[in-house]
This record gives sequence, C-alpha cells and structure tokens, in this order.
Amino acid sequence: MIKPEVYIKDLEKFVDREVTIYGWIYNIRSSGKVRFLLVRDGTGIVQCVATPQSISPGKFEGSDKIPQESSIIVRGKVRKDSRAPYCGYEIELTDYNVVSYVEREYPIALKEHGIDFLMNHRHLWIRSYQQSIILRIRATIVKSIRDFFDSNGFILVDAPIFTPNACEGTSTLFETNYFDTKAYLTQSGQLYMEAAAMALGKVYCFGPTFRAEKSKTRRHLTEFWMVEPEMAYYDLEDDMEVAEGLVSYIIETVLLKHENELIVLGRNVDNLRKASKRPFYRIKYAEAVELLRKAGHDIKYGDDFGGDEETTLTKQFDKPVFVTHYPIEIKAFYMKRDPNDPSLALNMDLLAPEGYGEIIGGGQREDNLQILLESIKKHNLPQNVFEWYLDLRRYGSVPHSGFGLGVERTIAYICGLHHVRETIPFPRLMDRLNP
RNA sequence: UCCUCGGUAGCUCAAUGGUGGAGCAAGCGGCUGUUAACCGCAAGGUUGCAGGUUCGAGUCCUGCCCGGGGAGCCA
Repeated sequence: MIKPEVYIKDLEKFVDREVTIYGWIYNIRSSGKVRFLLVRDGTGIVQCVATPQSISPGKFEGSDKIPQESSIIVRGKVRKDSRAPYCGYEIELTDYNVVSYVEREYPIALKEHGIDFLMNHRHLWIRSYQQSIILRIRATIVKSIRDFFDSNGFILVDAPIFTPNACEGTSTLFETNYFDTKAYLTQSGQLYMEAAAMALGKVYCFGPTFRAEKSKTRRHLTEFWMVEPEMAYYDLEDDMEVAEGLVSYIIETVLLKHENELIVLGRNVDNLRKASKRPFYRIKYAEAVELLRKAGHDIKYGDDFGGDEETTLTKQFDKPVFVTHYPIEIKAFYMKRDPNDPSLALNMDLLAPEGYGEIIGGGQREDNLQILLESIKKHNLPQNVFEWYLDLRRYGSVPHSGFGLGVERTIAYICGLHHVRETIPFPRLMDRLNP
C-alpha cells in the first residue's frame, strides 16, 4: 500500500506535525541557500522550504534541479506562514524522493500561452492551477444538481444515447452504424423523460448529448452535458419554480464550497451572490423584443434571439431572467399553446446575467392528442416514428412540464469564463477531436 | 458555410521590400524568504506548405493547410 494519508487541502489540521505529501513539482524558486519547492497533489499547491539546516547535504544539493512536473514525495513539518502562496501553509522540508524525473522539457510553462497550444496540450493543461479549480467546481456543480433532484422527490431515469430516428433531419445529428441500420447520438432525452414522468411522477436524466451543428461560438460544444427534469401535473409556473430552485441551489452550493477559488478565477462573487436570490425575473417574449429594440437591436416580433441579443438582454439584469411565451411558430412541435393566446407557447428560457445568456430551455408540453397530431403535421414530421410518444397522450394524458439545463454553460457563467471549452475536461468542438 | 485576423526560436511576440530580434522556458553560474522571483553567461531559425513578382521576399501576389475572433446554424 502506498496511498497518501494527508492531502494539501487538509494541511490546516496538521500544523506542527510531520506529513508526507505525494505529488508533482509545480515550480521551484531558489534564493541560494533557501529553496522553495511548490508541490501540487491534485487538491492544492503547497510551498516546501528547503535549507541546509532542514535537510541532508546530499538532498539539499539536488533540490533545485528537479524539473517541472516531476513526480515527488516530500516530507516535513507543517507551519502556517503568511508568506506561503496558494494555501497559506508551508512545509519545512526534511526529506524527499523523486518518483520520476521529467526528462523532456514540460511544454506548459507558468507563462502565457495561446489557446491553440493549450488545447493541443489539454491532457497536461488540466494540471494547471486555474484549470484544476474549474474541474473541481464542475464536480461540485454536478453533485449539487444530483443532490437537488434526489432530495426533492425526483427519480433518476437514464435516457438512451443511441436513438433510432432523425426527427428533424439529420444535419445536426451524429450518425453511426448500428448493425445493418443507422442510429443517431442523442440530442435530448426529453421525449423519454416524458414517458418516464407518466410512470414515476417526477424524473430527471443527466448525461451527455451530441449536436453536429457547425457552430463556432463561445457557447457551443458538439458534446455537452445536460440535465433534463420532467414533472407530471406541473404547469409552466411550477416548471419555473423548479428551475429557479435548481439554479439558485447550484450557485449557493458553489459559493459555500469554492468562494476563494472563484476569486482566484477572477469571478465577482458579489454579483453571483446577488444572482442566487430568488425570485428570478420573469418577462414575456414580447417585452424582451421591446427591450432589445430600445437597446438598438434590429429585431422584429417573431424573430428568435441570437447570441448578440441574449448578451444585450442579460446585461440589463442582475439576476437570471426567464423569458416566456414565445411565438408558437419558432418553437418545437411538443410545446403547449397558451390557452389565452394560441399564437404563444407556454415555454420558458432562463438567461444567465452578465451577458451569459441561455442556460435553460423548457416549458409545458402539449398534452392533447389532436393538437399534437396537427403540430407534428405542421412541422413536417413523420407521424410513425412518434407513435410511442403519442401513446403517452392516449393512455392517461396529464399536463406536464420540464426543461433542460446546459451544464457547461452553467459552469461558464458561475466561474466567469468566456468560453465553454474550459468547463469540460476534454472539449469536443467542430474542429477539435483531440486529445 | 460565410466574414475577418493570424501562422517567425520550445512558448509569447517584434522586425519601412534591403544583415531575422527580445522576453520567458530549457543549459551553465550567482544569491538564506522566494511569490509567473531576480542577476549574469552561453545557446537557440528550412519565417505553415507550394508557386509567382522582384536585383533582393518574413514582408507583395495566387493557391492550399492550420488556428483565433465573429456570423449564420442551434427541440
């Protein structure tokens, strides 16, 4: 057994005690007879101080010749020191063993690099301080999403990744061979969640989705993670309450566990704290169009919002804002019509503030068989592939609602990142499949 | 797919059509509290690829390849 017993994140509990840390060399600074070895172990970075008094002459001699990212086991006494970077504690080095010397120059220096270079070295880039913080926050966000649903009576239902039919043309679907036929990678688990909600009441799925869109923007990936709850006997208002509760809970959880790390990332945590307070804003599509026109956008009623419009819109709010009641024509076939104005859909998008834009899309689903049949016809969709979906309206149809939350966009917003490519360990983009 | 900017040392970037440089990293040396440490020495090049114009091309032109930013697309 070699497994570590103490990790850097827990050093505060070991002040004045001798510890062994298993990690890698992050950087070394030397001032002649005082040497500072920055060691990271995956939970943080600690400064180890070596002097001729603290360590044997032979070990001291080699202590400033260990290349960056060499793996190393260090031993020494923990002390609090205001001069210690990163964690505020340092280790007085009494011994160390290099597990593996790096023999080629480590490509990623603690300096500026271009995004192409970094993306080509993503497998190493994730070792860097900021990237490791983002991945830890991602893990917290994923857990907070699961906790929220699990503790609010939702049942986890896994949706399939292979799907049989191209509902709306194949241009945005990844096609794959499936024995002697074709299958497509899922774009959404929603229709399956509707079936599950009729079986289990409140359900959610959480997994990767795939879109073959040739989009080159800061908010698109070809492979991204989505959480999709679906609730029986929930209307649009109930749906927004769930969405609001979820997003608020995610932000509060991240603030609780990672406030200092958010500050390292340069995130304005006061803005975030303000944004987590319910209720969020609610405006109708028609009002949003008015706001945009006042802000100088050339948009007319009936147009969908582009990235620019979303950015302008959300810069005007200090909390997330629901935009509801879009024209039914620009929305998907399963959206329920507003009984008060059949030209509108009972749908909602949730836009994150500070220019981030859409993180949630959802709404109430059409539960009337006849209207749904007409809608499928109007959208030029083949009815036969939706027969199983139509069964949900034939056998005990009820009002129901749901939404999808894009995990990477949520992470980008909470961490204050410009581009979603840094929110996922190994991003898949239109022009990038490696590493 | 379109628009736009770019591709020069391992990395980040300079270089009026006229001898391709700097900082950092890597190498060597110095420094007893460094914070992307600092100081000194030495080293580092088929200027993305192929053609063209020119006495002369990193620089201008054409094509291709690769990337950034944006647009469109986007249940």
